[in-house]
Amino acid sequence: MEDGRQQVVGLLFPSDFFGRPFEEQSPFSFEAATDVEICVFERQAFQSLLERFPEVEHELLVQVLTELDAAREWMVLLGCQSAREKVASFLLMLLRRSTLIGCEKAGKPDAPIVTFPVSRRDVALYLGTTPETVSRQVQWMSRNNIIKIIDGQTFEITNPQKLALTAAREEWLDQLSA
Amino acid sequence: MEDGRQQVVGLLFPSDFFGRPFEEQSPFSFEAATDVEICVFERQAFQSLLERFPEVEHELLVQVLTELDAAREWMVLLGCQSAREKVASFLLMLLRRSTLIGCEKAGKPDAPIVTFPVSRRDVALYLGTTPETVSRQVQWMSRNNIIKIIDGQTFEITNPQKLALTAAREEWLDQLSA
DNA sequence: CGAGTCTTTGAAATGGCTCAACTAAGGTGG
DNA sequence: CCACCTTAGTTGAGCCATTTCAAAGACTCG
Repeated sequence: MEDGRQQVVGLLFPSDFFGRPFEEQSPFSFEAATDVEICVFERQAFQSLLERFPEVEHELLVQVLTELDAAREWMVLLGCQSAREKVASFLLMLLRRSTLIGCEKAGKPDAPIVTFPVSRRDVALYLGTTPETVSRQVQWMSRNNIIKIIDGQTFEITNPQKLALTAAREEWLDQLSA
Repeated sequence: MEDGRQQVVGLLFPSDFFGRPFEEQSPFSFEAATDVEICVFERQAFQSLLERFPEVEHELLVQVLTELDAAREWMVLLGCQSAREKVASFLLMLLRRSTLIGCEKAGKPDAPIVTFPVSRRDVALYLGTTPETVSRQVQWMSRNNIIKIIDGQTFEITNPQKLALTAAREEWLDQLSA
């Protein structure tokens, strides 16, 4: 926003497309969180490519529809989840994403490990909260044996089931830990 | 959500398309807020229509891209705006939308009037807040001569500029009214 | 080894939610 | 046509989750 506040509206993983076809420029900015390899198309050329090959445009449409669904799911999270639920949901999303891509699965399939691809600050910006709150929630999950902190960026999900429940509602877990 | 909490992820206006092509069903539900006239396509038929007429699919793509931008804008609102800013932004969005469609403009172009198309509750659900809070913010804007409440559902925007500022940051207005 | 950045932790302040009461507006049936 | 009931909106007060502010570790990199 103009006043400096920020909101992350998406996370891109290898093979994802980004940009804004059919507009002069994207209303959002893009930031690399890691080293990246980008395949760039010149706008005009890309658009005429889409025109010439409807199958390609079709694929793009399908992907954009998926992204729209994801964005709306995220709106649900931003709009009605507590900080704890947000962090839990985020971990679950990372888990889903990374096993999908198959980056982590190679090691050990039964002790799922996820890594924050970006700084706490960016995670917080994505979740609509603050770095401090993210930190507190992560620590809480660690204390409650839901995750194990490997190195501050990396987490072993020791109890995926509990994590899933945390993402949905926290009340009963509060009692458990009391 | 499964536990009963709700989040409205979009508002549809006349001529808008909805549904989820290329999937069995939409992950979201749709609710009519007013009497509506709907044009329904049978899924299979619609999909083959898209296949046969790439120009139509192109139009759909353009619209979906626009919706994606809108959804992300809304994520910014949900993630980092205060309740007051949210309500102000919502009024502005309604204003933009309705003048675009030209429903209200007919009357008097210089005293813009907007109408909540849905109940306070639904507005709150859209903004990620509660009906009480929406009410309080609307009343506050009325007291501060930003809007004039016509009939609880309808508002005259007496000071669009102040409204725009309220949507962005409230601090300076607080001082003004103190 | 020091400078800078990121994360964690604590304590205090606060915005918005919850709960509850009150008012207004329909809608219904006697 | 008027009591009655129901639903929607407003208003107030107290409370609590999260933010804010501040400061102390941990890590990284010249």
